[in-house]
Amino acid sequence: MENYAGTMIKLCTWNVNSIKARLPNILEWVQANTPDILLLQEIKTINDAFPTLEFEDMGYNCALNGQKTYNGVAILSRYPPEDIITALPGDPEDTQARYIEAVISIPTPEYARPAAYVSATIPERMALRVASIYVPNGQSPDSDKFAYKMRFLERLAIHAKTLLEYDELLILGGDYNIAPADIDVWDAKKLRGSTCFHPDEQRHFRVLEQLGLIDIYRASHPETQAYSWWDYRGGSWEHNHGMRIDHLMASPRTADCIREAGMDDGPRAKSKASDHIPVWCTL
DNA sequence: ATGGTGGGATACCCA
Repeated sequence: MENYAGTMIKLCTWNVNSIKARLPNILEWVQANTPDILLLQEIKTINDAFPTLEFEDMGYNCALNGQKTYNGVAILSRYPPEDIITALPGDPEDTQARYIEAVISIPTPEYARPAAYVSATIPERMALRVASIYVPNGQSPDSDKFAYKMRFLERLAIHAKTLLEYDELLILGGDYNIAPADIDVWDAKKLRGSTCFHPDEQRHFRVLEQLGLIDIYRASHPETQAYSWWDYRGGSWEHNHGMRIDHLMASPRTADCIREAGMDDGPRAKSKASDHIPVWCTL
């Protein structure tokens, strides 16, 4: 890091559980941490009621896929997002606002630069495709909502396979509502088979990994037991009864560009906190 | 023990 001279990109995903209830907390965190790209989930508002001006004042462009009451996702970016897509392909009947995707032209990350002996020119900028994804929670494994979650994850894998073929950097970030492995939950024995820690969900997560997507936090911290979400109920935060269910999934070439990755649990301790925390990486 | 807390909405809702 100390030898790095070029431009660094900081990217973050955060399920904020209502942009209106969380605005002061979010603005404070954004000012202190200055992410270049911020993927938000559960904004729980229509686009017209999103605090676009507040974020524009801080230098962000806002790409929104909002909805009344539930769901709602956004991409905030210092570099303009282009080619915005607001539906995950595969089900025209799905009206829930859980997906937004955009292409962002960023200064070429240091580690993405071709070596001089294979390329005479180094591109100044590269295309980074990002998605902000709110995977359905699934309620309980025997519910219709769980079946919807399974179908959503299948559609996500099919779409990811297409995106991985493009000549772009790629990060699919969001609230996946899946803890991938035992290390990602506070009590694996107790939770096994329950929502967000069910083998059928984990199988879908493995499919994404088999397609080539890399769980950036886990790749950077192979042994660390850390969480991105704590239930509001039962003093989960106080007892550290959490789960790691928010992820930044990167293409292999993008993962090669990662400098650092982390999860910031500072915002969870504040009053009026979201139940999720920011998950970030730098390129 | 089948709760609990917090959001947005007024739905026995969703997480």
